[in-house]
Amino acid sequence: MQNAVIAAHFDELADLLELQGANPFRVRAYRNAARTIENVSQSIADLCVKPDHDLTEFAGIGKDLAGKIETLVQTGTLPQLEELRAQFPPDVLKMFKIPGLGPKKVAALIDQLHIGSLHDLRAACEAGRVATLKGFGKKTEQSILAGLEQVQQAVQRVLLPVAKTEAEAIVADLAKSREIQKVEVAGSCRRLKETCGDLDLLATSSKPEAAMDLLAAHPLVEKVLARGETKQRVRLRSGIELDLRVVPEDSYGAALQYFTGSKEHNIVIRKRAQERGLKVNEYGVFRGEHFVAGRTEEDVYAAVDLPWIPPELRENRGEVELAEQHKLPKLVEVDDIHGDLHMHTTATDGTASIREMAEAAKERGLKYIAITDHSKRVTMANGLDAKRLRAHWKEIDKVRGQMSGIEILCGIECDILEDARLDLDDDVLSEADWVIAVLHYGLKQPRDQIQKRLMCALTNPHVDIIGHPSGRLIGSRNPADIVYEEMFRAAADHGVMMEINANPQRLDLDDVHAAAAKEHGIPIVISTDSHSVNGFDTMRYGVYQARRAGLTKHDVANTKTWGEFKKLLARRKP
DNA sequence: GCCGTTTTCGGCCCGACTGTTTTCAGTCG
Repeated sequence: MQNAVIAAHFDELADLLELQGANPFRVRAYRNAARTIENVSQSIADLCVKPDHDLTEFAGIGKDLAGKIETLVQTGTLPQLEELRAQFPPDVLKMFKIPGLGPKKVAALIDQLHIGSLHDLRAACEAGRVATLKGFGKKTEQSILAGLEQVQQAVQRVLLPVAKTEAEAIVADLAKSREIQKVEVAGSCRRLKETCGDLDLLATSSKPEAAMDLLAAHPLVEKVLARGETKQRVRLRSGIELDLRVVPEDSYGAALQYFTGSKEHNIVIRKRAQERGLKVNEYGVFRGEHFVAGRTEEDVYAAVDLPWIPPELRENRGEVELAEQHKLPKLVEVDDIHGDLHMHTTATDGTASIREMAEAAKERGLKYIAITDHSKRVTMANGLDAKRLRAHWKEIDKVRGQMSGIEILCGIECDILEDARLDLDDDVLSEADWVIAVLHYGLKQPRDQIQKRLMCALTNPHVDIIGHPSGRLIGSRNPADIVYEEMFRAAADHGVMMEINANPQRLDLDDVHAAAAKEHGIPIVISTDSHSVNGFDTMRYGVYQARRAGLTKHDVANTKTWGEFKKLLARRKP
């Protein structure tokens, strides 16, 4: 059972307990535990099998929750959750998805109107029965109807590039206005999270009204959903929702810190403030009524005795402790990258020739690249067999001889077949400068078989790196069931590197697992997996993911100069 | 339900906005 599945069980438990009117702090304990479990890189289920394991070592997991996790892992279910589910109609969790409906209102709908499904809910609203309930009214009824529509066509979380592009376009336009002094993206988009649920903008203005009018009239905005004196929520034409907060100049840093989140990080910061007799909110840091800090984020962190923490790290995964000890990593930057070691050409499913790719890479300042077309298993992409691959490498050699200022490696993206063999024989692989081994097919195989396949690649002396290890496509394809601990241990033992694939749909390894790979001392390579010359521009998304994992320049192998990288390779390929 | 350099009981982050209310509960981020 994967950690995300365990976490989902606790989140559902929390929802249902809330509906039941349970102690809100007890509910919170379940949600905290869910977040903790999600952020652990090792498999909790695997941990449970070990003889001396102690789940209560994790923050927010005590004796009771540890027991529940054990039960869940061993039996696949939780009696407490089963009982709660039986008490409520099956559609109950869907009702929470409707904006404006929380546990209290949903409970009222179930208890007083016997609503059992979204269909019932619609009918009750249309019949005007919902408006008659205490605490409900005509407006609530209308907003539920609107919410029902929205749930049907709900926009899922959007990929970072989409969110970032829209947010930055709006910021650029707002920044032109005289009424607005500062404006910036906050929220998960500023933390460079791989997906964003909504967008948060923060601005300072002497005329908040005017700032909000500007946003409301922006061509990307479809509708104003809510508006107060300092806060406006709008829906963009793309379906993404965006919040704008307008704050006074003196509060800008505090507001930026607050609205950048994450929620979990902010809770830790506020607790820290409390311990120091301070209160932190979006307007500043206060001692009693007295304003202590808030103009810049640095001031806010300094007020709680911390150095400034990069937004990418603000997830309450240990960054506060690192900051406290002045051990925050100096995060890798896009400009640190000197090579790109995963790309395709017209030999398989790319759209540019070897030369075109090499020239485009050189234009972007790269000093070395690896051409890594597909192996034969990927028939759809016209994958290469041994004969074609050797001919392809000859072509690469030719271009290499004609170009200066960039080194070109003869590589291959070799499939790890479903039966745990590599798609090309050792004698071919031994001739390559750079071998990426990847899972493309059979991602749904049971974990033992997945593990067997990975081990086959990791123990092969010619394999340099595992590419997009989990095989996931964000929002559309689930990751393979990998035992990361075992994979990393084997990679470290055999000197195999790990890829962060920079394709925004992949970002694989993800942040949590890339951090774990770093712990094992495994060199990480950030690669674009370009299929065209424009593909190189996605490198930054891979770097963002690496930053979220806390990786420095020294953790990322393709920040090395060609000379240094060559030495690293020579150690494996004498 | 968790947690502890004031601790094993009594806390647990904080404020804006909406709609339904006449002073506030519920929801949301």
